[in-house]
Amino acid sequence: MLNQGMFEEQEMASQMGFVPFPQNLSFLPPLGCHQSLKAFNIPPSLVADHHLPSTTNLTHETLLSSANLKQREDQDHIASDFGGTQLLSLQRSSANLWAWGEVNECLSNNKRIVNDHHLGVATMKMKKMKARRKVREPRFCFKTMSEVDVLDDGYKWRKYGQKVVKNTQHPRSYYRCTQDNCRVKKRVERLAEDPRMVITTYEGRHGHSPSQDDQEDSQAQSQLNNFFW
DNA sequence: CGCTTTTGACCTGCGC
DNA sequence: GCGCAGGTCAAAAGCG
Repeated sequence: MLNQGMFEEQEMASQMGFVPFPQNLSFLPPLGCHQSLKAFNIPPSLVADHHLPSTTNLTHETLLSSANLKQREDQDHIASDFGGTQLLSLQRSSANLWAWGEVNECLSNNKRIVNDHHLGVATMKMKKMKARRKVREPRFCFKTMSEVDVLDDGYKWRKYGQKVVKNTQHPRSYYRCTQDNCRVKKRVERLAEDPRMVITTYEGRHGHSPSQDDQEDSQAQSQLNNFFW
């Protein structure tokens, strides 16, 4: 049962564009990413297009989602607790409104009205940031606890860069989908505060199926998903 | 030999 | 305009 304080916090979070993430994560099946997104009515296209990695061998701690995460600063903010409640974030970003539109449409379908008059602290903070001139591809970010940096998501990736990010011990790796004419990129880094956590950010949409080699795994994954969904 | 990874240089955006 | 930080490029090295 929610007490009055928690209710108000969650209501405010909702107005800010957040969807409360359950405190008790034990309900999450092994394939936590997919089921959690489904539970919170994230557009299926966002899930399917990015073909989220199997978390079968991972301890799934928290899940983050955003249509467009601009900087680690944003991610850190989103990763933070809100009134003790882990949040699944659907924050608005001025840098890519059409991406937000897709998410917002989903929310409105659930009678969640995200109103500019009800912008919370996080959004106000983001309003301070100048909109980037360059329109970015839609982004999708999530966090998993894993010993391996690169999670198997069914697609084939080629590493094209690595960068040491300020105030972090672990470098950030940049990957591109190896498929011709596919411009999807992936960023992988470890959380500075908790190196056990891996933050994976996808940018763009795959216009093709996962690589042939992983088809069987994907099918097995799909069957499991159907079981839970 | 072809593909992938590494890594320093370069480019770009942003704040001051 | 300058400096900083993030993102990308591309040559060289590594690997199967």
